[in-house]
Amino acid sequence: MTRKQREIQEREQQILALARAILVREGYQALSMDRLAAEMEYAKGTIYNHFPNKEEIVAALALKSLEKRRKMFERAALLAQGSRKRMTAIGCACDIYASECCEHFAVEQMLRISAIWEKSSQTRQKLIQQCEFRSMSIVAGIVRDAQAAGDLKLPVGLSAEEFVFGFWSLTYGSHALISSSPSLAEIGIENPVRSIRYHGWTLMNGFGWQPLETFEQTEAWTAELAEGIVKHAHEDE
Amino acid sequence: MTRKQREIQEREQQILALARAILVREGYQALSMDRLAAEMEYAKGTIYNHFPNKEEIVAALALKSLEKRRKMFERAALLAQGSRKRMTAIGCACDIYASECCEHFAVEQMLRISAIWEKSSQTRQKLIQQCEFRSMSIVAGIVRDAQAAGDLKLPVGLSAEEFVFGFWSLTYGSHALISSSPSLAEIGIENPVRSIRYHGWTLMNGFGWQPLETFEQTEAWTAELAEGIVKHAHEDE
DNA sequence: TGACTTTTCTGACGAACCGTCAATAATGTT
DNA sequence: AACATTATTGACGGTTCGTCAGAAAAGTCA
Repeated sequence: MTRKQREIQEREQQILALARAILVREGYQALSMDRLAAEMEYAKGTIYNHFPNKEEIVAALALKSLEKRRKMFERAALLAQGSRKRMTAIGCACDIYASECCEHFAVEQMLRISAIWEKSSQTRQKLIQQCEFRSMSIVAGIVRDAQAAGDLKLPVGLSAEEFVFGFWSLTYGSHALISSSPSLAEIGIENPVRSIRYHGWTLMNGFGWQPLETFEQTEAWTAELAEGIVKHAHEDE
Repeated sequence: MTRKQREIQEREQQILALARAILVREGYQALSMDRLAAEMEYAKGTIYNHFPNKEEIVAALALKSLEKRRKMFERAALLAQGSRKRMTAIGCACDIYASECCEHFAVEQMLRISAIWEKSSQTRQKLIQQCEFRSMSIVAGIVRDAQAAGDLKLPVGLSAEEFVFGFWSLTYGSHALISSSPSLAEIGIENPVRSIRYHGWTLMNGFGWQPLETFEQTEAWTAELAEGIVKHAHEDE
């Protein structure tokens, strides 16, 4: 009873690992159930016993990716002290996630294509929304702490979550553009990641988030922090 | 000679119009060459005479969409006076583009999926890059004017284009998240568009872009401006 | 006009993929 | 060992893609 079940769970992970490898190396269209079955040396029906369709596989991978990022958020928030530094650390984690764990970011983006999201199961959709909610809570929590500590005063009519949404958009938007716009350099954007860090820093200044620091100071300790985040990110899988 | 050629060109536009309608109503997977042929009442081969594959159709539509936005940028820049207001007007145009012309924004996003971009023809890719470059030039031009007029001082090491990239990321990111995240409201983001306008305004303040205005003032004249942009946007097609 | 070349159009075709399901094999139970 | 349950298989029908030889239409010229 239990051995067989363990075998099946084991195989499920193998399928996901193989699927992720194919997705990263050759893209979404290269992922087919026939191929998955062939490379796993199982019949197609067996794969369908695990996942009702291709989209569900991508959704499962995306959920794992989102969870990885959530963990990175938790780590980042722990590694830094002071509300503003903790917020900066979150941004740093996002940068690392998108570059160092780019296979995760890529899968996460696939989920944003309506076709995949809509065909995935409702239970998976719920889990994904919960994971997003928890990530948001981590960051919104930092903002609330900042308010409580007197480091930041939110304008009236802007919730902590809406405040976070700005930084989320800035960061997500930049990574999406970087990964999908083939020639940013050609249109004059030499160092997109650094530029966005500068914008994030400026945006915090705009909101008067204390304590103020020069951008150079911020960059200096961010570099150290990044090492810590990267280490954690790679070791837990 | 010429009549037949005109007929063919005419038909190409009909194909694109039909394709866009299907894409908007039923999404990317619903668009098939067989269906296109059937609804056009032509054989499939004829459709393939116009476009070598499905991706090329989407790319053609995306190019049209990008050009529409470029025109909106030009209009927006004309309708406002003063560098900061002109920049704000561009942001306003983006909002209108993503909401009012959401079918265009949706197609533009499809292009960002690697599969489509890679299968589209090189000539089309070049055209798209040119169009993006011209859009960027419009906005970077506003930034340079602002510098020349003394309204804005860019930090050293940040080019005008990299400066624009921040606003681009903020705006694009928010619209992408809004259109793909099913339940922003559930995670505490009631009014995402207004939030991002606030962030954009704050970011400009952070860079010290003159003349300063309260957010309420900005919102007031932006509402008027929006009407003008919407009018233009809808009338030229 | 009629015989011709050239261009455009057609739809049957092979290949790839999806998801199903009756039949078969493996495993568990008594 | 006989039976029940669960897991696995791969052939199948259906859909889409992109091709291409041959049919139809348009253009050319005596």
